[in-house]
Formats: sequence, C-alpha cells, structure tokens
Amino acid sequence: MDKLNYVPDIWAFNIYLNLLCREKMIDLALEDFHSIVKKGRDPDVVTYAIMIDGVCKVGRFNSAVGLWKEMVGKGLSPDNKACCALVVGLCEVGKVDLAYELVVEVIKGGNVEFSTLIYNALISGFCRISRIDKAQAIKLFMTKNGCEPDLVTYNVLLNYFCNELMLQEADKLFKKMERSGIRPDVYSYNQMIKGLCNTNKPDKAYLLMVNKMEADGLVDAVSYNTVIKAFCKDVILERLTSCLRIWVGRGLHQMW
DNA sequence: CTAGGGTTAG
Repeated sequence: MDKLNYVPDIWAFNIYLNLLCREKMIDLALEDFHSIVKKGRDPDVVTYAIMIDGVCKVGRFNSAVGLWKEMVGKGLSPDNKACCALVVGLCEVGKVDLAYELVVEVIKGGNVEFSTLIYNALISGFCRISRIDKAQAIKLFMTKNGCEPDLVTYNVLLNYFCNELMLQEADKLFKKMERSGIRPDVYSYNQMIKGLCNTNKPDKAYLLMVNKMEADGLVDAVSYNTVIKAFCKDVILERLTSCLRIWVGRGLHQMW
C-alpha cells in the first residue's frame, strides 16, 4: 500500500495494528500508530482500544494511561471495549484505583452500556485491596444500570468473604446466588471449602465435598487438595499440642 | 453481522 501511495483507511489500519499487538510487536505498532496522523487519518476509539490493550499486555501501564488521556482529550467517547481494555489491564496489576478514577465518569455518564466484564474486573480489583465497600457499591450500581451480576461476580465476592473468614456472609451470598437462578460452579464451591477449612471446620468441608459436590459432578483437584491439606494440618497440630503438653508437664521448659 | 476483549479458586 505504501508503494502504491495508498493511505489505508482506518479499518485497515486497525486490523493491522491489532495484528502487530497480538504478535507483541508493540514498538512497531506504536510507531505506525503515530504515523497514522501524519498520513491524514485520525485514530478512532477502536484504534485506541487496540493500542491500550496491546501496551497493557506487555506491562506498559503508563503508556496505557497516556493513550487513554489522549483519546479522551481528542473528544472521543470511550465505549465498552475501550473501557474494558484499560480497566482489565490496570486491575490485573492492582491499579484498580487508577482504573476507577479514569473510567468512573464514563460509567456514571450513562451513555454507554457496559458488559459485566468491566464491573467484575473492578469488583475483583477492589476486593483484592480489601475495599469491600467499594466492591459492593459497584455491584449495586451495575444492577441499577441493568447489568445483572453473573457467576463471576458472585465468585469474586465469595472469594473475598471466604478469605476474610466471613462465612456467614459467604453463606448468605451463596444462597442469594442460587435464588437469582445462578448455579454455583466448582469455583464457588471451592471457595466455600476453603472458608470452612480456614475456620477449622475441615469435617464440614469434607461433607460438603462428598455429599453436594460429588453429587453434582462439581469437584476437582483443587477441592481435594484443600481438604487434604486441612486434615494434614489438623493432625500435625494435634501431635504438636500433645508434645508441648508433655514438655510443659515435665517442667522441661523451665530449663531454658 | 467489515475492526478491538474476557474478568474468579488450592
């Protein structure tokens, strides 16, 4: 095309840039991206989404933020996919605050319909930095905006509650999920098992696994590993305490 | 319906 002096239209450019990004040839992609303007074509939202996704995938988050600001600065309105590229990319490395700060206006603007993906990425990001308040607020917001929480939304929150040993909350959420017509999957159950094991109830975890999960065909290596590890820990703890009891009972600790 | 993407566990 260059030889023939044709200037590719924006569609051709985007397909080409996407290919370069997929091949991780980011520097070349950026170079050609900048030449778009020189050749008289204006990058559009798709171009920016491709580039933002591409730079995030190679860990260049500052470039992603720069591209985003450039896009907004040009008066382009980011759509669902552009937002996803930035949010998913930034949340993956724990920069959820920055991601939220950048897209919050777009989300609250109400002009764009968002997929659950973007909400889930934000909820997961906030859970990871223990901002459950923020995560819950986003869950409420998505429902209000006509985007129902899905299996992943629930699993992300279950993961949080189980990690924080808030089992009653986890239980409540689990039931709520079932009431909403969402069938828990292996992830959901494995989170519950983890919660039970970490609150010293490996027997309950075992029963859940054998009775409920096996029956539904929802059991995998993670389930068994979690329960086995908990049982092992219990046995070790039991023996350790009995050793210590004898040790103290004989007054041996006073010799230290 | 000419292009861009995928979030959660041991």
